[in-house]
Amino acid sequence: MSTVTKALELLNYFSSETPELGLSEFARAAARDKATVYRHLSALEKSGFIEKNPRTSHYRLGPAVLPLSRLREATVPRAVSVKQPLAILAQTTGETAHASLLQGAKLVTLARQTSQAHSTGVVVNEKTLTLHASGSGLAVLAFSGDRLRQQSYAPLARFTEHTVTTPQDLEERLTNTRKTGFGIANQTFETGVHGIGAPVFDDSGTVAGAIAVAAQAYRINARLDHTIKSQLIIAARSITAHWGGRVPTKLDDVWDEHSKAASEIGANE
Amino acid sequence: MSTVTKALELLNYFSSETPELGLSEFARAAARDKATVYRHLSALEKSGFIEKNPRTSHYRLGPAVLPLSRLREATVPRAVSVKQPLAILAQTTGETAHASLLQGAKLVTLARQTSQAHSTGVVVNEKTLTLHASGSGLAVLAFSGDRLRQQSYAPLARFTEHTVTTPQDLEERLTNTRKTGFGIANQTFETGVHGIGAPVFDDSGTVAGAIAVAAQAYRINARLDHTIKSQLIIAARSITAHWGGRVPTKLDDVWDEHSKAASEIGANE
DNA sequence: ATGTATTGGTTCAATAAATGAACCAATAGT
DNA sequence: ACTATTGGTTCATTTATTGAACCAATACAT
Repeated sequence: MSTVTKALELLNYFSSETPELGLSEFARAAARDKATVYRHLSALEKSGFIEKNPRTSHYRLGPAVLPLSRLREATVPRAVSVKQPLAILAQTTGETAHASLLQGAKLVTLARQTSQAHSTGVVVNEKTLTLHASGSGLAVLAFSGDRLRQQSYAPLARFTEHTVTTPQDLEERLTNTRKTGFGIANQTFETGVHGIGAPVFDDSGTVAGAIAVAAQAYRINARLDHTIKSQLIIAARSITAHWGGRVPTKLDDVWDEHSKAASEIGANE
Repeated sequence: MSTVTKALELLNYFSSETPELGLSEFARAAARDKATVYRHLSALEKSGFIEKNPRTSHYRLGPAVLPLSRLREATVPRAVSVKQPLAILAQTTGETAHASLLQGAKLVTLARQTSQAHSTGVVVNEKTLTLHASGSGLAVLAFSGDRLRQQSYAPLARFTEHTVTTPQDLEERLTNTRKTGFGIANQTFETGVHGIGAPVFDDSGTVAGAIAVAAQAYRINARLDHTIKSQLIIAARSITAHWGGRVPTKLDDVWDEHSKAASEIGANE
């Protein structure tokens, strides 16, 4: 591993739960020598990626990331083209909509939209989503290469009694995801929360992220399930188009099937 | 210079004008060996800070900066607390308001707010502001330490016939800035554009950035000048407070003087 | 109060990683 | 058909990185 990679890896230890870390904490978390970590942190600080809290002399993220983020969005708009579809998604389903970006083997939050429809909404926190226990994660895994899938096998952490923890089970869910076109996480990450995710593609020709709707499990019924899925298809297609990607033909067909089924239901009513 | 710093420095070669760069371009720009640059770029790519455009195989900023930026704002809110004061600034003055962040020896754009009042607004582009030729830059320089000031002496680039290009001239302007509490850039960066800037402080006890109003030079008169300065004081004080900083006592007094003078003018009308 | 553990930060010889000239193969330009 | 430039790779040489031991300063017990 290069020095640069090791240094940049330190940034991953920041989270909304622990936005600041001391030198020793870093050294322990990264399991590296204190002197090494110190030099890395100093280098990152010099470049403005981190800064020291003047009161505690602990380290926190620095201002340099802000202009980079602006420039990234100017170069490759992602957040901006997600905003509207996400708002519509939240509004039409009355639930919480969420968009995430695949980054290495992690799924990070890009945007989020809560609905006003229910007083007891689902709160998606800022943490990275797990690949095996979230609707978005399943959607991404199902349509990504073998490399990512094998990486995610390693530690299938259990969160609830419904969490998938064996590679066999996971593989089964992924097969199902490919068949239905949606990643279903029925209380697999948090009890009482039902998530449905759909993959989004970009110009690299691979999965770039996912969008999902998280609802209180007890609210899910055939009708809401259909609404969510229909709206997810619309949103996923729109975002994929804006990101310069193409929905794989097979998935496209699967989603078309769903739309047909939906219209039949509509006819029956 | 550490390897990490050298690698991260490469990110500075991205701009809204050149959002993508090839390997050779990078090597030339950074005046370093191609192999070295390649390894640095690869390391940055591995961490998601840059990615390759799949079509051109050129490099561009990667998705990793987005979650970092979100987390930075969650940890140390800057953009969010600037938004409202900037909107008010743009609205009350009818001109373009701009907030920037001091980063090393650079002044980077944090936010911007154009006004609808005039059809011919001033467009502030995304480039970093120069310290010696912008209102924000003068405001920052005047209230920052000697180290920064000496760094900025080196190349006083000329942009217009009014640009300050000698250290003596610059020092004079800075003295004036300290006396009035505002950095004035009357067509020193772009002909026809008059900029007035005020410094903003944070919890480190030093200048953290600046806000400025840029107007078409011909529109500037005593009245507008007063309006802009009065509103800048309000905005700068508010933002400084939100950023956990304190306006230096001397500057505070100078700004108070201006407010008194303003109320006298009001009394005369 | 006094001793102890932990903190952020530094030093320096040993070592592992970064470096760059030369070298590809592939495309673009003439 | 030739030349120049591109992105990328190799490997001996060099140079920066590493980590155990070491500070001084603060925090925490007894």
